[in-house]
Amino acid sequence: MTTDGTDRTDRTDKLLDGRLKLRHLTLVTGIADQGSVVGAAKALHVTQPVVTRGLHEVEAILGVSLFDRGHRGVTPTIYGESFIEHARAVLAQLRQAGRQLDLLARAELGRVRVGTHLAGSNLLLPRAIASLKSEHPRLTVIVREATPDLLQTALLTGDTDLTIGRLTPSLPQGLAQERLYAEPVRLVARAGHPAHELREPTLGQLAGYPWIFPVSQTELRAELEELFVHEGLPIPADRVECTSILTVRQLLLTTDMIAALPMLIAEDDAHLGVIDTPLPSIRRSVGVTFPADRPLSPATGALLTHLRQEAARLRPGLA
Amino acid sequence: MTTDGTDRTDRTDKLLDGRLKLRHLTLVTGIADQGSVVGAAKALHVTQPVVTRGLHEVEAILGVSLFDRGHRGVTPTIYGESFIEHARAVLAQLRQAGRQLDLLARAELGRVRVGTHLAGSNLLLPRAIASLKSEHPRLTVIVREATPDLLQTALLTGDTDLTIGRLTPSLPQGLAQERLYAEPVRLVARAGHPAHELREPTLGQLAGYPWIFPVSQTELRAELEELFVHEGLPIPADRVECTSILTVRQLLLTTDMIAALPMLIAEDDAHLGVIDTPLPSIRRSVGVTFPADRPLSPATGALLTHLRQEAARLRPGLA
DNA sequence: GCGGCCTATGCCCGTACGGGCATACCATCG
DNA sequence: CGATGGTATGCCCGTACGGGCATAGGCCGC
Repeated sequence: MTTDGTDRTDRTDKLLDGRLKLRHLTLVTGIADQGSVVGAAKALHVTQPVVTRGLHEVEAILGVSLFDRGHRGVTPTIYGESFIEHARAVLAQLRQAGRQLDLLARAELGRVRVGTHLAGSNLLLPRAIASLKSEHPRLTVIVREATPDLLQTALLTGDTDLTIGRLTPSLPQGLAQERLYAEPVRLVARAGHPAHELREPTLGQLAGYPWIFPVSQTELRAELEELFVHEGLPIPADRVECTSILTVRQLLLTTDMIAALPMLIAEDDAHLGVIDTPLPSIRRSVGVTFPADRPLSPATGALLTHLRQEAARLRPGLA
Repeated sequence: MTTDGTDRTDRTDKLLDGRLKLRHLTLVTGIADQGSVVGAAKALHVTQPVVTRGLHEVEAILGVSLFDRGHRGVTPTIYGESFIEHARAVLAQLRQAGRQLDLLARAELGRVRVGTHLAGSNLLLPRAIASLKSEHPRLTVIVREATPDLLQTALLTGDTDLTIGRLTPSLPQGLAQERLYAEPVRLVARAGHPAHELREPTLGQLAGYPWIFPVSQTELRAELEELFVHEGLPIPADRVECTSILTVRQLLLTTDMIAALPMLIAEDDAHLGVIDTPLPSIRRSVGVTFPADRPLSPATGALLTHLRQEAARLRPGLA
């Protein structure tokens, strides 16, 4: 359609040159439905001459007559039959478009892309997704796992609608966050690990074991280091740095390693045990982050609602 | 849609309440194609504010925003994506409607319903159909066989577009006919029939054989009777009255019966022989009959053209 | 910091669009 | 023959539609 209009403007183009109106389509289908001009006029709540004139307009635009006039109403010509069919299809398509928009606006259709890293992905997100899908089955949920910084840029570029995870104190311009709950961080080791025998062991008592540390970009890493520094201890030399939760878990299960994990992940695994060391200084504020300028899409809003609900049900357990 | 508008007029109805124009659809698709308002304005040969305003109108009508405005053009929202898709479909459907009408008008699409009885259906009609279909392959030809009076009423009610056959001198109001050729009627008997031995036998010489007569509604029956009366002969008592050409043929082949048939049918059958009796008084004017008031549909006109051509090529053989 | 490239706003204008009313015309039917 | 039920015509009217011009305003990138 970028060709300038030097080609002969035949009937095909006439349809879209602005003369044909949607009104004409409803007129034609109305006449076809009612079988007469007066009938169509009644059905469309206008007077009969309006319908007659409108019909004449369409026929002039198309260059063919659409109905044969009889004394007992009108009957479609072959052109009429063809055009009526298309007109019906067009109107149906438009109605469909309207319905679709309604569904989208009511979050009964559409998609929400949620990013997650670690916190929240174990219990909160699956529960929220399950309850969301039970309410809006036709809604598509796309979960993307990545490091928090990647997720932030994805939020800014619009590749992701919402992220859930550890809230960072410094938030880039254009993003907003909402706190859902504060989840303590606990030290974890395999069931049967010797550390479980101790009552409120200090970091010093545990420093001799091998450790799993978060990679250095994360907040938790910094806080953990600070904790060691505060106790006057060096960072354990015998350590692994790892982000993959599956790897972390296997390492914990098969070795005597100790790791710091969000409590909801630590407690949920029967093969792991939470060490009795209190870490009151580390509470991960878990929540959602989303673009601040635009309003959320309905689907995103729906997911957010369910995240809030599930977070509220989760909060009592996080004493 | 016959329900009066007491139900809540939600977005679905807004699309068809007259506010949304086709123009809006072209605007939206144009913006989507070009990726920017200025681009769409250029492509549509209008100024940029027009496009901006139009876009705002659609968004107001639909109640959602269709594009996110950026500094580098615009990008569709989820609503935009959905609506653009439907808008494209609608416009494509309209273009398709235009193309279809063009095809119909140029008789490259459509159907012609032709009625036939006996004369013309043996050679003229099949040849005309073959040549018509070779020129317009997508054209549907519907052949209906019935007695002439039924065909006439079918023409008048519009159930048939055209009939080919014996022209009747008395034509009902509203029908017109066109003569294509004059086809002699000949007496026919099986090959090897004793009558073939005679040179220009008179009716009297043949009256002793059994005869096949047309049924009494037909013109040919009347003419045949008149012929016998003119020669002072009674109508043969040993006779069958039959309209089915297949039955007639079998009767002729398996008995010594004599029948009067249009020459083009009689001569075309190797197992039948034309008796040497001249019947100059009976020449069947063969032609087409069609409704007089309305113009013929393009497909009908096309068939008529080919009927004329084939008739012209047939005429030399009818000395 | 300035110019380019977007979109958005405000204002103006002519026309045709969408619709009503009255009436003519034409066929059928009782 | 008139009544009825169709369609077609002519005329009138208000408004909103479709578009142009000028300009404002935000965000790059150089």
